[in-house]
Amino acid sequence: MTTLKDLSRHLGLSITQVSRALNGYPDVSKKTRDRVMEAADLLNYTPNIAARNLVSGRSGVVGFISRNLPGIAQNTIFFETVTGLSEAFSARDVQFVLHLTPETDTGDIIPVYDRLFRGGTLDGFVLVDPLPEDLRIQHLLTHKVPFVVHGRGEMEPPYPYVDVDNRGLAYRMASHLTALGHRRIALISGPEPLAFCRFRLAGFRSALAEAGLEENPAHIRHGFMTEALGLTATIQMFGDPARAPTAIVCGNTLVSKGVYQALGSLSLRVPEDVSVIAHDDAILAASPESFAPALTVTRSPLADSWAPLADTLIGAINRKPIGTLQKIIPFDFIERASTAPPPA
Amino acid sequence: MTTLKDLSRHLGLSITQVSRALNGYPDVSKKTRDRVMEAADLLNYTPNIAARNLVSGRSGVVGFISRNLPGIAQNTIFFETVTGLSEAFSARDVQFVLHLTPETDTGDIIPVYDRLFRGGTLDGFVLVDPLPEDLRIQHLLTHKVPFVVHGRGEMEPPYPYVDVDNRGLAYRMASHLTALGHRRIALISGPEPLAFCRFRLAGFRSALAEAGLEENPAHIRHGFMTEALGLTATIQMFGDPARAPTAIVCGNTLVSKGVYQALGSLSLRVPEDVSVIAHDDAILAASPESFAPALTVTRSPLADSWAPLADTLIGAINRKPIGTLQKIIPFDFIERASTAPPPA
DNA sequence: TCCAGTTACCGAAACGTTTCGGATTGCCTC
DNA sequence: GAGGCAATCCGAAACGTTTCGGTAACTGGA
Repeated sequence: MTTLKDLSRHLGLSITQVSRALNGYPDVSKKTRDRVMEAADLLNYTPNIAARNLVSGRSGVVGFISRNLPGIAQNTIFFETVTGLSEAFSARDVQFVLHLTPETDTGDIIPVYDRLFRGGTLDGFVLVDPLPEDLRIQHLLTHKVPFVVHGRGEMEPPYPYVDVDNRGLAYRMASHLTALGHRRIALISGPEPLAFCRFRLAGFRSALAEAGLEENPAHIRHGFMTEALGLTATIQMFGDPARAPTAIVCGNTLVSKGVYQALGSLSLRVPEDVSVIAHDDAILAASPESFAPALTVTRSPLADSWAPLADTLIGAINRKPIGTLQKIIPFDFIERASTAPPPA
Repeated sequence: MTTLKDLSRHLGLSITQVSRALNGYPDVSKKTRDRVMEAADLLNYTPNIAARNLVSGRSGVVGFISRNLPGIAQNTIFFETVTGLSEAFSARDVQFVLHLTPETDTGDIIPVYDRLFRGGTLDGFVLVDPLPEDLRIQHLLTHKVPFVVHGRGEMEPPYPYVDVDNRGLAYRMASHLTALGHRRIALISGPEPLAFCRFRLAGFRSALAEAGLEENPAHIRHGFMTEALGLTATIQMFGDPARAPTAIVCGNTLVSKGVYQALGSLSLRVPEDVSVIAHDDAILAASPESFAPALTVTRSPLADSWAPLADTLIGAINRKPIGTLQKIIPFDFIERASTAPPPA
């Protein structure tokens, strides 16, 4: 391994000047800089990361901590997140480590963050699926450990995050339906305690309120956003046809796939009898164009989050002001064939 | 952060002695050691990893490099590998980074290994899916970069590996069938160029040869081991019933699922008309007990590889002799209801 | 001629650990 | 009481980088 010392000897310069030349400081002449660059190339110089880390107090490694739950390898969104972040950090010359604790380890997960941050093993963390009152977040915040959250635990959180406008997209979907004249609109969303579901519910409600509509609790369903949820929720809502919704807002396209199935089995047509609309995060196998009729959606690819998440965490590690570390990913509204005015 | 210097001041000892006490060297008295431990605990001491890395010349980080191919997040085996290795290395206090280069990056992947090893970013690598003549392996070998391979490119490779006995398990499956009296035995295996397929083919062949059987090229099929492969290969083999096999060896349980489907549609019974046997790596959704009739298998869970892989790579990094760095995972033979003597 | 300002450079300290080589003490043996 | 040995301990160097606080040479203006 060639070191700065080797280079400086070879060039007849001080170590200081070689270092400064390589790092682009202004007080080194063009001629010297060129000579240094050339020699570095010739001698195949690569800076020693450990030495750099020692003086900078950083490790250049960030982490994603999770418990290794059974079936984790089947969780597409989790894996999509891991691969997306891996690529984003790799491109930024930051090492991204996936730290999985055994599923049998029932202990608290917070000490894991501590252990890995202390001693400088890891510089910061990416968190996902925040809860409204998240202990991990509170702990990291009070200990001034850099982190970024995918999503938000509250509307205006005091920490770095990258999130989609969940409130806005739910509002957009619901108000599209109210504008078409629907007055009985259902919502099939994700697990109730998760913060993003609360935001979506709030957006949904405000669209209803603006249209002067009453909210029907039987038309609001929460659960894991699978095909099965869409199917069973729909069947149940249409148990009493007189009170059934004329439009359904779905948390993702997988849910709407179940909804289509249920409506098909009830001999109800989309959109003549029931309008269906969903949010499309462009992750799941169920692509909205493949639906018949094609699905009207708000669209915001999850994959758009990885690069901002990496940039934000790097910013947090460099103690950039919080104002620059909060980002909302925009969404599109794409009207296709699954929404229409309600039946007369 | 408390450092060794803080501790030594606090205890009235030299830095040397504190370090040696903490690291369990013999030339420190029991009394001193206890005092040091206690103080370390009290002052919440954590060794600075960067400093340790600088003197040891190691980074404590290992890597897994792959291209971010489209659909990678749907590749269950890949993800199972990543999560398995993450947990295994986490448990050993080694950071495991998944380094994904963009799919658009068409360049050679070998420089990525170089870049990450040089300068000490990464200490070593895990490789999977070796080819018989693998350029990555040859390159790492000549540059003395520590690595471990999941699988083998050749029968007795000069590098560290963890592998299942592919030759042996194929031999076991085929000889089970010859012992039952089968004389027309088919093999539906994985992609031809991959080394493990060649080993399996060799094992299959030697069982046939021992039984004095001729090999029928039409009864040997290679391809991606999916349900579809099993289905189409079976349908084709039974195109001419007179020359059709009486038993089928499947590369994994997913393939045998396709085989069952094909046989069902041809109104052939398992095992009365055709015996089916497979290798079960305990990864895929298709569990052999769920088959009707239950599937006879050789079994060797992929998940048994993660811990040995981690140990082997750590051994390679510590320059342990090669003899201790080559491990073959055993397999079980489990006879269930899908194999029987051929029809009379 | 002197001074101020700019440009280009350098020595030495610092980061926190490990480890080499040696020093000190006490005890036992002859 | 000299010599040897084991048990404890320590100073200082080393790992390779960044960076602070300079210095020296040159320029242009008064």
